[in-house]
Amino acid sequence: MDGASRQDPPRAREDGPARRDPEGVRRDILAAAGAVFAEKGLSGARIDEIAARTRTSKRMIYYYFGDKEGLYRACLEVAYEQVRRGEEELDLAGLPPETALARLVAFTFDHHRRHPDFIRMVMVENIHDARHLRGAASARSLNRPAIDRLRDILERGRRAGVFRPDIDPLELHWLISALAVFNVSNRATFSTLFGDALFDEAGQARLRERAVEMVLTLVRIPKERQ
Amino acid sequence: MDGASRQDPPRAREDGPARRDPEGVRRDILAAAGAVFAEKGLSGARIDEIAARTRTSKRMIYYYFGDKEGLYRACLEVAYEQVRRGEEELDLAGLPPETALARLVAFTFDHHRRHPDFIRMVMVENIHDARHLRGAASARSLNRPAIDRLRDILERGRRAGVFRPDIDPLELHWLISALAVFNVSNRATFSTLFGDALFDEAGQARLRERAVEMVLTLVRIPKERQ
Amino acid sequence: MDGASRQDPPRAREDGPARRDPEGVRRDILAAAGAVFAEKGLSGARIDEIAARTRTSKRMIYYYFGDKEGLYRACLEVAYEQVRRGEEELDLAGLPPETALARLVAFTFDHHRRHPDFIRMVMVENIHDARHLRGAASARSLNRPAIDRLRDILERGRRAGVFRPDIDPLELHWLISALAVFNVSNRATFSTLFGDALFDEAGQARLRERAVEMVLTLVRIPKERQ
Amino acid sequence: MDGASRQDPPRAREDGPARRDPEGVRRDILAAAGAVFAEKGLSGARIDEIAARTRTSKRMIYYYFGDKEGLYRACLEVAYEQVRRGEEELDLAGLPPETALARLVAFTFDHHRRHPDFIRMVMVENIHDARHLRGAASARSLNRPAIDRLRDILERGRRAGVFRPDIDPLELHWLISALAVFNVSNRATFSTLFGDALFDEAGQARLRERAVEMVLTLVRIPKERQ
DNA sequence: TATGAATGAGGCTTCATTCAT
DNA sequence: AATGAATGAAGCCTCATTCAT
Repeated sequence: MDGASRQDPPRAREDGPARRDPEGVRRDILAAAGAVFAEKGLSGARIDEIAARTRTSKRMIYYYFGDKEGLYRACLEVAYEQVRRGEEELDLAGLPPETALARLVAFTFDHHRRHPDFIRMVMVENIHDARHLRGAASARSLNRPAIDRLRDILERGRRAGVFRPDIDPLELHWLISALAVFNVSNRATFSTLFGDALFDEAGQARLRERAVEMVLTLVRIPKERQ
Repeated sequence: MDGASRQDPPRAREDGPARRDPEGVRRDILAAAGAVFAEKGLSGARIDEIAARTRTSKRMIYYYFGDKEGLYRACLEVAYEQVRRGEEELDLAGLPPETALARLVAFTFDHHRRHPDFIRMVMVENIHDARHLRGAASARSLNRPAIDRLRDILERGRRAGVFRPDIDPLELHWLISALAVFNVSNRATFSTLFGDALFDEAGQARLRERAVEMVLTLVRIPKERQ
Repeated sequence: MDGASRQDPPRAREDGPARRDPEGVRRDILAAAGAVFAEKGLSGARIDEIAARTRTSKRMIYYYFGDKEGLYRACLEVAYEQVRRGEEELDLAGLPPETALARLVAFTFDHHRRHPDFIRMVMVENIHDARHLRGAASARSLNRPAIDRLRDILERGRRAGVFRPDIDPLELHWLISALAVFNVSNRATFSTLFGDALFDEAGQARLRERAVEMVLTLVRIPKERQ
Repeated sequence: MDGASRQDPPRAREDGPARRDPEGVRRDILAAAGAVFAEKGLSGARIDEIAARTRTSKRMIYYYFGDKEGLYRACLEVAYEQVRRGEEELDLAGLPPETALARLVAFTFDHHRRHPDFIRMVMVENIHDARHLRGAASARSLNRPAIDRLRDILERGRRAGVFRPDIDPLELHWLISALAVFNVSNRATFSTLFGDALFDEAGQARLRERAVEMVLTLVRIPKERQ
């Protein structure tokens, strides 16, 4: 009756070490390391601390990832994968261009807010001049679709006669990213210097609307020219 | 009688330590440390490397700044001071509000581009949750004027009937900062993932114009409502 | 009935592990380990590197040899066996004593040149005060014949009235070994300090002739005393 | 009266750490490290063990020598310096060529016996293919005089009509070194395989005489040709 | 005001070896 | 006979910091 369970591969257990489950061990380490790298950066992170947050030992980190930088690279790739995969959830297929774009901007804004650790990893990586991202083969391919999605919306809007034809999807992505990323990456210094009025729920909702409004205004064909 | 000759006034020398010139030594250390902290972050920076880039010795760093974090805090304050002081150069007094705002946005964009090390320090500080900025008394007061300046422009524009009355100067500052900062802070990852088409002179000029255009469009009273 | 087909006889394969061929696996490991120990010494050798040069896995090394030192001991014995067995090729039986001795010296000189890894193993073992060789039962018995051969030549020469009677075969072996071994063991430092003029083919031929000449001159009854 | 002692630099004390005596600390470390490297080789030596044999701490080793290899290189140079400087004691100036050469060979033989650690360092260095010696600028210049001294003796002997003119001083050095070095470097394996009859005082005296005899016989103009 | 020497604590990594199947 | 996964112990080295003058 439970014949299937007899042949199951070893599975991670809630407590105690996940023995003989390489993939589980890998994931366990990546989760711990991702959190620490996001919190402390590459040089600030301590392998000992990462190991302590793990169900396995420090030794296993080296077994699976070679060295600290190898682990960092793996975390970076995982971070991009998770976030980009999360973006795939957004389905804009049937929507009219303006609605689609509005929804995309709002979603991006919220999505980044929900993944502050990803943003931190990106900041850390920028401090390192993207040296590690450069080698990550997957990263580039993972990010292309973001541009393609925008290009598609712009094209549909152009054909519908509602969007300007001179908007570069890459530029638009830069713009949307700037708003969505800065909101998270610089929250600490910004609120320290200027108070945190913009960062409660109401403030964030307002900023998100501003972002949507700005992007749409930029892209739309001005009324007076119609 | 010969007091002057016995104790020469501090003199800057081409090479060798600037003896008997405490303020010069301080500045020397701060310049070296600022560069290293911006390049490597707080935990990535090495006191030895900083000392090596100095005309004095490692021991002097501790003599003047107590410890690594003290030095970092001093660098952070210096960075904010320099950049904010640089912004004072911009004189918008006699300009009509729209021109003033356009010039402010363009200037901010360029100003941040010209000070990548400042942006890096800000990123580093954000990784540390602005823990050190919080203690810096000067930082808060240094940054207020940025908001005041915006408030003034918005007010003048409102009175002139060209600007919407519902724009919060803080929000606007957030917006302008997002564009100007992201452009520098995320350049490495962005160009790694999407190419560097946006980062040559032409690309940057385009982005700057987009930024100006967007901010003005947002702030202006829409034509159709006039 | 089909026992043979169910369990194939061991077959050497070009690539992949030599399955079901214990002796082949042993030899494979010994070859790899011998090379690494000769190159890096006992403590310098890495089990991982040895395993990597093997067609089997690291685990098998422990399976067959217990531990690193066990493997090293086995390599040491193999090295002595191979070299001493190589010396058996030399047939001096029918030769007059002087010719036999001359040929023996020249052969020994060349033989050691052709087996630098053996010399390295001997050096390594000397660094370890011959601790491992002491336990190797075979080693002692393997080396006796070298002395016996010399004793025989000396005896024949003495009876023929051409060799001095006061030459100890052990001393003579020491002498021949010194020249043949030093030539290989100290080549690196010697040529670094004094150039490598002695180590090209012509130089080596000269040294070999000198060695032969010296040994014969030493052993022969001086002309003036005849 | 003891005014001189007031200005003396800090001096090493028998017990307790030699504080504030950089040169003393350096020497202390070099002595300990030299012994350990000679005993265990480069990879076999443990920094911890070296530090334990020191009056200072492990940390100081890195302070003065950078890393393990830096320390090893320093030890290697010191070893060559000490041994070559010891050879300068030998004064052959006024002696007739044959006596000079005989004394040189005998001295070299004994000198090497008295410095087994130097020989071990040389063996260790040969295992490493003289990689570290190659960089040591001093080593080459330190060793030249050995050849010069031989050349001088040979020249004097030639002019006196007692030495053959076709002996290369470099070859002769090789020859003398082979005997003197092998006697020490391979003592462990040789005596393990063939007993230690050659290594007691009487045996060593005999070997030394053989060495002298051989070298002189080689170099001298044969009686029958005179 | 200045400094060369010194250092404890802790960081990253490697190593031979064993476990469990 | 064979193996992939796992590991404790220990190795080398770096770091911010202080000592003693």
